[in-house]
Amino acid sequence: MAQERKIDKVILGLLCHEDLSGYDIKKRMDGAVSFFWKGSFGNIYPALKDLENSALITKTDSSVGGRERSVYHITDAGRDALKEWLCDEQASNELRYETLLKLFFSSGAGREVSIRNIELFEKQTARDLEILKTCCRSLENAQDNEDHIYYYLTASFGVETYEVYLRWCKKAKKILRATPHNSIAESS
Amino acid sequence: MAQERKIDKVILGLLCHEDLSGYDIKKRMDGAVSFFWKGSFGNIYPALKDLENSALITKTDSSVGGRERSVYHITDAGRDALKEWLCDEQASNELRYETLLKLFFSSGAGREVSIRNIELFEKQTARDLEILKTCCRSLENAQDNEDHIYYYLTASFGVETYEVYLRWCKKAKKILRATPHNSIAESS
DNA sequence: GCTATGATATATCAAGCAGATATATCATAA
DNA sequence: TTATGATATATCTGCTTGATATATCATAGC
Repeated sequence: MAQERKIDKVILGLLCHEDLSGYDIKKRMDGAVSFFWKGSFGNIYPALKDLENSALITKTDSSVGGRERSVYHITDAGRDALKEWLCDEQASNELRYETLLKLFFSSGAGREVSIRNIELFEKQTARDLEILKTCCRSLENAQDNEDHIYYYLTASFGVETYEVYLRWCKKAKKILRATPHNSIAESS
Repeated sequence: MAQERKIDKVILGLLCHEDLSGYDIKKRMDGAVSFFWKGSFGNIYPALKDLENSALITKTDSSVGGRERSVYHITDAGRDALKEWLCDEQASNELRYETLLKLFFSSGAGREVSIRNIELFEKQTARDLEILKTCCRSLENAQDNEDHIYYYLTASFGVETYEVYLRWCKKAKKILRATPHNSIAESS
């Protein structure tokens, strides 16, 4: 069966507020949305084509000079499709953390390697946390706008989970350093 | 370019401790690993074929009667490949939370819908948390085994993040209920 | 002893998706 | 004037999921 394509909903959701080109959509997705859902040109452009064929969006040429540019606009049917998805109680929530995958199998490589991997994860998390915190602060004081409440809630989800990640990193490193245990890897 | 296939590492990691069939591997992946990395037959079986061709694993027929069964065993080259991956500092950590995606675009559907979606997420999280907690408790008192320390660390990552998820759910529902704001959706 | 059910076991396909790559235009800064 | 980087659209390969197909075996109930 045809799988539900999430990129369609992201596009409809973004177009709900403003008309955008495929490139604009990519930029938006690289922003605040990216920490819980990523997208690429490889699925954005085909999705735009399909959504246009299904009349959920319309395409307008807004080329300037020799520079091509297509801007997309959501239709009433598109808004309905978005709402239907929002009301659908199914939701797939999935973590794909290679750092944890590595840690799970780390007895073959030893503690120094694990600690190094946790430190790298810690650094990346700390960087991302700062971005999300800035985002969160700017939304906190603008909750008269209905949209901003939702943006704030997703951003605060990120802030709170990332803070826990950092606490876990500290604890994990402490445990790994506590009882030095020689592994096959560390002796090679 | 050939992408790094994560399923290969999962298989090598699991085979590091015991010989397994494709079906066994799926079962293991549905267990404790599944909360941070999922797998399916659709990629496990092709990966087993490729890993065998690359001599990272060997296949042994262990059919009983008319019932086919192939058991795989890791080779020294396979252990090296696993270790190489463990030592590689690159790691892609990705969240794909449809619940957050919906929440981000929820102004079009209204607060009741958002609260319902959060409640569903909350229930699923609470269920998963119980499983992880049980897993964590049994590992806590068995840290003389080197492997168990890594299993414990990944499980405790899950417990701690899921607990934060639940706290966030409570907060989010409270905010959404605090300032009742009529949306286009609630009036339809 | 028979039968239904569910677990075991292997495999394939369509569709979704990421990452890399290609091509071309335009603004700008050196 | 020229190089760089942002804008813009598009395609391809390979990885991944979810569904589906097929067949065997253990067991539990009748």
